[in-house]
Amino acid sequence: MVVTRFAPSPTGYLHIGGLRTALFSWLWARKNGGRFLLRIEDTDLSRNSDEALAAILEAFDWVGLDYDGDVVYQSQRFDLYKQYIDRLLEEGKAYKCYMSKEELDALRAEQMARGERPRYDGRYRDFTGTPPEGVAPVIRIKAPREGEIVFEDGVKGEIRIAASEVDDFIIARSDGTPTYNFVVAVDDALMGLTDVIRGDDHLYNTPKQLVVYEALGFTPPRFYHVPMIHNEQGRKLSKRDGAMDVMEYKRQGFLPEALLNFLVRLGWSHGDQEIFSREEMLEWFDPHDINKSASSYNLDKLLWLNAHYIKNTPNEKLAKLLEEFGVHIADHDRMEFLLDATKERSKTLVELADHIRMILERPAEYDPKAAKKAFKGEALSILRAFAEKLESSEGLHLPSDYHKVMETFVTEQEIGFGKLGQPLRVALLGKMTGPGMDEVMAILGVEETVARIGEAIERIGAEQS
RNA sequence: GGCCCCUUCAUCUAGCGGUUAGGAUUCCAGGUUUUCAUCCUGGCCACAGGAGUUCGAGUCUCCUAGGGGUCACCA
Repeated sequence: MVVTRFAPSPTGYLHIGGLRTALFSWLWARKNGGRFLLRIEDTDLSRNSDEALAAILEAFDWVGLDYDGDVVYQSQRFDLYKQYIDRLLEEGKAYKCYMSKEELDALRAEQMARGERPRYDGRYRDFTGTPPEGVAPVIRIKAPREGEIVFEDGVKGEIRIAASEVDDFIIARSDGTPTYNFVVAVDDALMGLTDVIRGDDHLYNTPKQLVVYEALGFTPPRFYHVPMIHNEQGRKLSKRDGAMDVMEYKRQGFLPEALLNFLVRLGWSHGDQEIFSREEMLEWFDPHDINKSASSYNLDKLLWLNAHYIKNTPNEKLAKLLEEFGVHIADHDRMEFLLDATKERSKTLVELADHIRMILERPAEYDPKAAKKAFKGEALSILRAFAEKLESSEGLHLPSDYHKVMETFVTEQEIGFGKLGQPLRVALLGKMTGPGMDEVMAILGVEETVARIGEAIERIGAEQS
């Protein structure tokens, strides 16, 4: 049985670094038919935010990561933690420390001044005297004083930390509330975690948590410390370059499958494969294959993946997704033509929506350069003749029908395709680029096509004569 | 600063002692297209540096440099 978890603190939204470790954990649990748990690390009551929690759950829902059982809130388990703290106190594995914050600060300053590493000096470790008046004690756990703490990390290999690096850290604040490293270890053990996959900024917490496991007699899980994601300059990810709310990717028109595919390939690979369906991720993912080094966020690759997934998403589904971007074409009788004509030239749903609007709405203006170039010489008479040709044709429906009309027209007129295509493009779309004319006409229909040609002749022709 | 981790094209990566160091994104060129995009073909581009070990090192060891993480009554 494999049990993994994602354990965010509700102090901010979910960003892609967190989403990636969540994905890795989810994949590993699901791949093995195990359980994936969600736990909220909200022991610091003053920093919690309901909005942050809601945002995290919303992001999970969007990308389709499901978790087993109820969400566990550490803030609701204080009684439980207290039992374990009391037990450690009774067994002499933890002790009350009456050092005030001021004293601690002073000690730290002193140590720093001597060029030493700030470290609690253990002065109350074996204290038996009368405690000072008026000081609410914190509770510290007894960490080993010599030797080293060794563990096998599934990603980094063997990690050895000298015991001198781990001091008797605080497991309960003076107000009685437990602290992070203590509750993480207790919960991971109690929740039956077998594999902890987390960011490698937690690497240094692991020896501390192992101290708790040891003191409580719990069996530690396997640890996998996943390297960070850096920005495109190789520095720490900030909001500017991708550390934004995962939901922001949705708003910017990314597909969850693209984002997940992008993230799974950051620090992990399977041979030369770039495109992974969810099934393939489940098939091949293994945390032991995660790279040791940090990787950089690369927007170009994400966009490429997104374009790929847009191209390969069924039109019906795209039409549904486009609702959120102000484009309502689910009931449009030419919905298929519309998306066939636009999905291959869109990197995001935002772009796709723009492209669709550009076809559906009459050109508000004609690009001056394009108009000048396309509407010269006999362009006007060609367009007029083509409009007539369209009106006299029967049974035009498919893009291929329109293509045939164009073909016979240019043959009859003995002109090149461009002589018709360029002015037609400007007349229908107002610019020189875009989908094929046959596709656009199939979407617009004869009536609208002829109307746009007429309008363009009127407006551009008038300007030029 | 102490401790820990990391280091293959600009970027994501393959490589697990013997390869013309492979793929993908970006970029460039050509083809396809009435245009743009897609797509196809091709090209540019890397083992951080230095010592070892070895017949042979991107692969193993050490050193240097660079980057990152961490040193809370935050998580």
